Amino acid sequence: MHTQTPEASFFDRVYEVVRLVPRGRVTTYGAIAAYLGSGRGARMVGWAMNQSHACRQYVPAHRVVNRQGMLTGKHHFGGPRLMQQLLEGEDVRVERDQVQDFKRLFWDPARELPLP
DNA sequence: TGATTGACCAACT
DNA sequence: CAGTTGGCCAATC
Repeated sequence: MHTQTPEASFFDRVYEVVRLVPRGRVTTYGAIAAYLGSGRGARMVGWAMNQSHACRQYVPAHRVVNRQGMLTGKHHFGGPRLMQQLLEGEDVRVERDQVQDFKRLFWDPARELPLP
């Protein structure tokens, strides 16, 4: 574990951070981008999640939402309902594609993790 | 190898 | 206050 080779791509770092999101908590694309480096665009994090299926390990992509706590990526799961069901399975309430109590459940890697 | 795309975000009109 | 635009940067066409 932590076999972070210097050749690790930006995507691999995104996956590693997402894996660290605790069960029942959520984070955002922008927060991950900011944690990895202020220059990286949040869109890249979204694109990384799109390719997350290529990652050998499990990536809880359903715990990543946009800045408003909205399930913008739900369409990229098995079905438009799967992302919400996965979150509700972790006691995260979702209504109209929005995470309820988002501010309270928000997990900021820059605040919860040591500096990279 | 240039142009396009994208599960975003902030600023601007 | 809602809709549009530009920027971020790697991957894909």
